[in-house]
Amino acid sequence: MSKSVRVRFAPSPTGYPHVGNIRTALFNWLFARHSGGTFIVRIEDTDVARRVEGALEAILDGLRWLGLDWDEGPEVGGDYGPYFQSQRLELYREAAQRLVAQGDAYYCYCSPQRLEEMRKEQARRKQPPGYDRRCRNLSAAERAQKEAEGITPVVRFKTPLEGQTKFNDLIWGEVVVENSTIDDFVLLKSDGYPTYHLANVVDDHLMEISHVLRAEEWLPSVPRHKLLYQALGYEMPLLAHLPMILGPDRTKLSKRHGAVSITEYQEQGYLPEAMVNFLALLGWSLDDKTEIISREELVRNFSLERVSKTAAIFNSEKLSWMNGVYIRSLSLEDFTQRALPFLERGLPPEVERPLSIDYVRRIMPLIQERARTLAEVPELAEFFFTTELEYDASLLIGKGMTQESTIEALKSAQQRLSELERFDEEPLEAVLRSLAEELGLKTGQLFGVLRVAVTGRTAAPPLFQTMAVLGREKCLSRIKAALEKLAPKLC
RNA sequence: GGCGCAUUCGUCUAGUGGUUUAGGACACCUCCCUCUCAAGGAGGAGAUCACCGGUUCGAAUCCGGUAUGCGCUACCA
Repeated sequence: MSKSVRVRFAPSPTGYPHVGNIRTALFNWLFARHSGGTFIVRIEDTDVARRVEGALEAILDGLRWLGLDWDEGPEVGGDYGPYFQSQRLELYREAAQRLVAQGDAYYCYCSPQRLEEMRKEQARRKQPPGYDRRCRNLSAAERAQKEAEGITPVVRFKTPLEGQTKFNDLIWGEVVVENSTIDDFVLLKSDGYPTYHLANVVDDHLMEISHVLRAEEWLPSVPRHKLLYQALGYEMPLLAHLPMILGPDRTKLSKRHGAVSITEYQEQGYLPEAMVNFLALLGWSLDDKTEIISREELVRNFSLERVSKTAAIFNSEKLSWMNGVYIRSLSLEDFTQRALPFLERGLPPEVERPLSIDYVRRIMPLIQERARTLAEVPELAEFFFTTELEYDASLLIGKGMTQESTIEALKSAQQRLSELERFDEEPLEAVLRSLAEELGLKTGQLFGVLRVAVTGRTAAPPLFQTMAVLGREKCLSRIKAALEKLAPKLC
């Protein structure tokens, strides 16, 4: 009978929610939900100096936005709390003291300055960096002397000098490391906070974590953890290291590559469901063809066996395509509701607020199939809202047309449109098609002229639908404005 | 420098000894649809599976070496 699955996402509030970290959270969440296990969020706030204000909220908001709900952790509590490492200091201290008492760890009094000089020296002599173990075998008298000097020590792990440490990773297989390449790493800092290594091992044990799913960059530190588990007499959880996410230049994805925080994607109008789909496919695949896959299918099919080992480059063009697919699949009302805040925020300030929801509802069908992100919606729809259109008059003159023929076309269109009974799509199309024929113009020529006059651009939603939404009054005044733009050129 | 890991179209990937003239997707190109754009449809181009050697009747798939890349090497996570 296998233990129940308990996995954790353990972010450090030292920065904003990086998509790489969020992908790790997603995989943990998917794994938990797939196996009916427990998804835990634990805050690793042991680095007091690097703590960033607001980072914690941003991380939790990111998880919530993507729908990655946690069963234990901040705000929800749980039986294994507290879930902030800063509130578990006593636990780490006890563990560290026990290790010292057992002879598996020792106090180190070396100053940061000395350590830095030591590292410089090692670098100069091209030797592998690492603590030189000066304090490993201090006598009781020597220790008393240092204490008397008022030095607060750190606790270091007494790494075995010989032998090797082996472990098995669910994704990478067996890895073997010589103990001689591992130095005596710090367990407890002089400020009383634990390092990641200690806190992580103690908490994963106490919280009964069954599987550790985390980024590949942790792979090299597993031997230390294994040694710690052994010294503490704990059973080590199963391990699965996830491939990294890289920028287009193949280095660790960072600020230089553009948006890296999940909150930025939210602001840029990506849909959470698209984001989940895209992130899931970064390092995992269902088969040889599935691209669009729902959250439910993801949960149903997720497995560690299908996680790849190779680092993936974040392809934002593909994300953008995928987001477009999701946008188009939304119901019109859903799309409208999601686009509304972006419109309120993104439309020019002179547009009257609040926006008329009825008017917006009529516009959105024309926008939905053209937007790749919600943030594009205001730009695509702007001409529906503004009173003045700004464009170059030369755009009005279509292919194979002259100023004169353009003016003639505009004038006769003006005439017909004002006489039209119903200003709807079908009658508009009928009247304008026959007008083109009368004028001896190709439909494309006439429609092109009108498109620019009415929208101010050469690329826009279908003309008749657009005109119908704009209404007769606006269309006529815009045609008039177009004529005025062209008229001075005649003189 | 040391240690570890990886290497299939530009990118994400499928592929776990023969069904592969290596499949799909994004991006790109052509054509169709069409009032422009978008979407959609049909095609195309694009990978000597990093390289070298070995095992085998047969290797992208197994083994060894080389190269390249990435990660780690903190009183950071």
